[in-house]
Amino acid sequence: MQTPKKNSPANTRDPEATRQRILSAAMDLFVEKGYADVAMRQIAERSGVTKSLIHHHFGSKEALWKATKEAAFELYAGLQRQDLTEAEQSDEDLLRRGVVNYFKFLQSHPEVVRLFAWAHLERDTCVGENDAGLVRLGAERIRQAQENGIFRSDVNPVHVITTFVITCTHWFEAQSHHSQWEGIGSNQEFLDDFLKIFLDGLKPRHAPAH
Amino acid sequence: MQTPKKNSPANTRDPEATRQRILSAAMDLFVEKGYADVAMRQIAERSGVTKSLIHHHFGSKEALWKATKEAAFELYAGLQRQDLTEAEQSDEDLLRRGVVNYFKFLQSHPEVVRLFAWAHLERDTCVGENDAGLVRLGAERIRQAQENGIFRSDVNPVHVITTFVITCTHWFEAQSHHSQWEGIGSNQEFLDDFLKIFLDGLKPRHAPAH
DNA sequence: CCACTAATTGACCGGTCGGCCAGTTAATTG
DNA sequence: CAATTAACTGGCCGACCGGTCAATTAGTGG
Repeated sequence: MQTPKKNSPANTRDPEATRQRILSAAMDLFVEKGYADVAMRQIAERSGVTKSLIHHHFGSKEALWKATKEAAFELYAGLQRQDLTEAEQSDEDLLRRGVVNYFKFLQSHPEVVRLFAWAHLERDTCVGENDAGLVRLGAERIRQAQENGIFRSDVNPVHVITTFVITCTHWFEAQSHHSQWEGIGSNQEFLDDFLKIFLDGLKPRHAPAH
Repeated sequence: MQTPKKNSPANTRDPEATRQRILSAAMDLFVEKGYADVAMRQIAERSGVTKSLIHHHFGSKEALWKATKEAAFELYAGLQRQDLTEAEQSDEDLLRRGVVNYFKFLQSHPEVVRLFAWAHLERDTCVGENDAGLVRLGAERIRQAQENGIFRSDVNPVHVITTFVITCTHWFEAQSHHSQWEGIGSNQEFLDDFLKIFLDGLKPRHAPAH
């Protein structure tokens, strides 16, 4: 049997696989400690190549950092775009499913959450630029649903998107923070409660019953 | 007239003022670049003292970082606790005012937002521990309002707090991100829309009409 | 005025940083 | 089987890191 390269020093050369191993190690470390606190030497060690080789493939630490962020965004955008385009129109259940999907995605990709958080703090703008398109898509969906009387019309559709995106993102981003709060529930329990408030809050306002 | 010490090298010694100047410079730099990317030399330069003096007053970089976080939390907790305790009972308007106050506080203290964000990414737990008490206070308020039939009772009070805290915090934390989204509104506009959804979503569910 | 303490300084340390460069080694190609 | 190209290595560089230390200076109490 032929051993598919593991962490052996690559008896045969495979530059693409090497690039990938470097990228993967960089992801792990950047996600964990942020850009400034990671040394090229650590990335080299973890990926099993020399520091020089990283420079050969990526040029500089900063370029590697950028490549890492772009890889993460591709993973993120791929799934999101799929979710957003596969269904035709928007109703309440579709929005619910959208939120749940978004939440579950973040839950199963904590590395993306953390990487983006580091990027935000560095005032990185490329992530925001990149998903501006996704947001426009989602906002258009909401607007349609508003026109059809499914959601209240007195709120900015972009703010609807923003509200749930922010909530899901920050829930995971600062989990170390509020997991210490007495009485707080599990991921699922929080999601359920948020959905109750969010979706009911979006219902069209009946003419005041009084 | 006697000049109150400015950035002159302190013709007269005032250890407390020195401590404060160091802390202030550290705050500026840590807020901007995070812990790892700030050098003691930079803090020394900005505060107009020598690096050794910082060690004399704070011991180590890590200790200075911790002192900085604690100073920020004191500022945060002071105002929050005041807000939470001054009113006796909770009704819808009180919650609205609570959210607005929280939002405005973060808006006018971006340094606190960023410092806490760095702390979260480092998996710092002391911030979360510290405000667990504040959350308990707020959750108790919500619970009372639920008992009085002002808010729906089928959601965890802690999750209500969490939802708006998360939303306000992340709104400012990732502003560089979603400020690039087409059609997004100002701070005030977003806050208004969020409050509409949030407060209406918290209204007790009428027995389904027909 | 003289010890005494504490604030403050500048020089210095070993270690690590990102990056570079001169090589060696493995595939490719003609 | 050369010749060429690109992957890959090890060693080295100057810069900078956090921290230490001995010396100096300014207030303080006897």
